[in-house]
Amino acid sequence: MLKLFNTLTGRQEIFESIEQKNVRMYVCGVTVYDYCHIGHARSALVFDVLRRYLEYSGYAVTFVKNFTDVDDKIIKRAHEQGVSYDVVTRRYIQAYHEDMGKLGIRAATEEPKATEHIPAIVQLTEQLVNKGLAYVVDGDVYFEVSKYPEYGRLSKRRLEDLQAGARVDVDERKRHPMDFALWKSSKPGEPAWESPWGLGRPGWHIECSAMSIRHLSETFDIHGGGMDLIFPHHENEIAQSCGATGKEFARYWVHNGFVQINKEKMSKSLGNFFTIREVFEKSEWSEEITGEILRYFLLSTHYHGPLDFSDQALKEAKSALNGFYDLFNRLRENNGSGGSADGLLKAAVEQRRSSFVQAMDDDLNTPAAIAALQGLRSDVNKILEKGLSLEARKNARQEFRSMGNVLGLFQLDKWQFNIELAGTATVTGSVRADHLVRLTDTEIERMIAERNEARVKKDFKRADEIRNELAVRRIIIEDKPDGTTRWKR
RNA sequence: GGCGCCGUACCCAAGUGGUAAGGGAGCAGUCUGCAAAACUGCGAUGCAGCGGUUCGAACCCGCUCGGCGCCUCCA
Repeated sequence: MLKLFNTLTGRQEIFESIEQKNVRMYVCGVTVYDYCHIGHARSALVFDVLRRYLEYSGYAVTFVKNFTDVDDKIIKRAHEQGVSYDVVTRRYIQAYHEDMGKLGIRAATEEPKATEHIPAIVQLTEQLVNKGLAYVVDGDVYFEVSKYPEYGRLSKRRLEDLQAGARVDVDERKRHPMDFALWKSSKPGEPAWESPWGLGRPGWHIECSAMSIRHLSETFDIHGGGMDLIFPHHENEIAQSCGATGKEFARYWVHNGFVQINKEKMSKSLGNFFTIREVFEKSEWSEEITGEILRYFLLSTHYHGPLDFSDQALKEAKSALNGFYDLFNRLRENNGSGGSADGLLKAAVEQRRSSFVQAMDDDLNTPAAIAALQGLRSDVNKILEKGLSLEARKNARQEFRSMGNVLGLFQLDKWQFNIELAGTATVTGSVRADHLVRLTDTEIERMIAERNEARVKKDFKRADEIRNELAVRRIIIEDKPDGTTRWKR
């Protein structure tokens, strides 16, 4: 039974979906004016895992994740680059799919864009004006915060406590400093749509209300996003949506913690961020850090807490993941010991799977879930020594695949899978030393064959030379007892 | 000024009332031409500090110290 921490109530609650077998969830995506950084990756990943776990638990999931494709920053970026705003948004939406794809983040069921929902946005805004919850000034429409008595219930703030205007100038035309724009009149040269209040474009918050209602109906199960969206974005969504429909909006609000650099929030404004593609493309990481490693690292901390990003942490994730792939390789090999320990495997799998499920049920405790998988790895290593049949070895691999799928791990047959997928990315734009130039599998295998010939002749000097050559290119080899050799990058 | 989060071994990180999971790094051993992997063993009498509640607290309460976030666009 899944429990989730619900920001709305401040407590962990048992998750119960509105419909029996279908969960409807909405997650705030990104504003597409730049490449995504690791913080965006974490958020996308947390909800990708939530979705996968709901599916693992037997639900169908209708998952909506939006793109904010019209706003001030996009317009500014378009001006800087001298292109139309939709050139900017199209470019970064594509980049989003590329980057998140490398991380194994599945596309949502629906990925709506604000600009494709203008009529729904206008309609919702009109509804709020007609109900007296919003007012029009000079072609702008504002939501009147004091008309929604429950304003602040998500972020646990009282209107009086919000020292509005302390850090920004208050617009004199607003009735209350916290009133926010539903519709903004446009200046010449800006993207604009027709509306009852003249040419303009939507404010930031209204699109999520309009699109979630459109795609998931007025009340749905889960609404997610980063912690920084709690206020004002999600608070405003609640005010608008509940104000307009008179019904509850989302039932469970789930928010992920930040990625930090040296204990400080990673953000554009602080300038202390790494984009996802930088992690893959730049510096010495490029041959070494795959999407799966980044994914493992991002899941090694509970989603609710902060997560410090560092080179060392990534390397540790790689080492840990390496251990799993070493085992998978061994499972493919027949060590000729028969199936005397097959029965032990079943017991171990059942015990570890139960721990895994228990951890995931506990508010998506991925570190504890990973610990269960590590436990199974240790168990299987020991059992394998005692002797597993071919079928049992296949089953063991399948168990890792099945639980791993919830976390998006262990799906590949070969270590370094993503290098193949990302292929072109690893060589673009970076100067690399000769010794880092990538060897093909065939070249590696030829070198290993030569080394093994040398070993047979007891020419260990030559054998070690070849191993060193490979080592310099980050290829690690392991000699097996039968005289053959396995290798990995 | 308001609201909130965090502080567990060398590093990362679970655990939220019953006597400290897991990983990485390290050390020792088995195995090995060597190496790698795997396996075995070693590692917090203590969970920022100080008080309190309790038969019992890392977990509950209070205070103190330290770090961070939100209140402005932000995943």
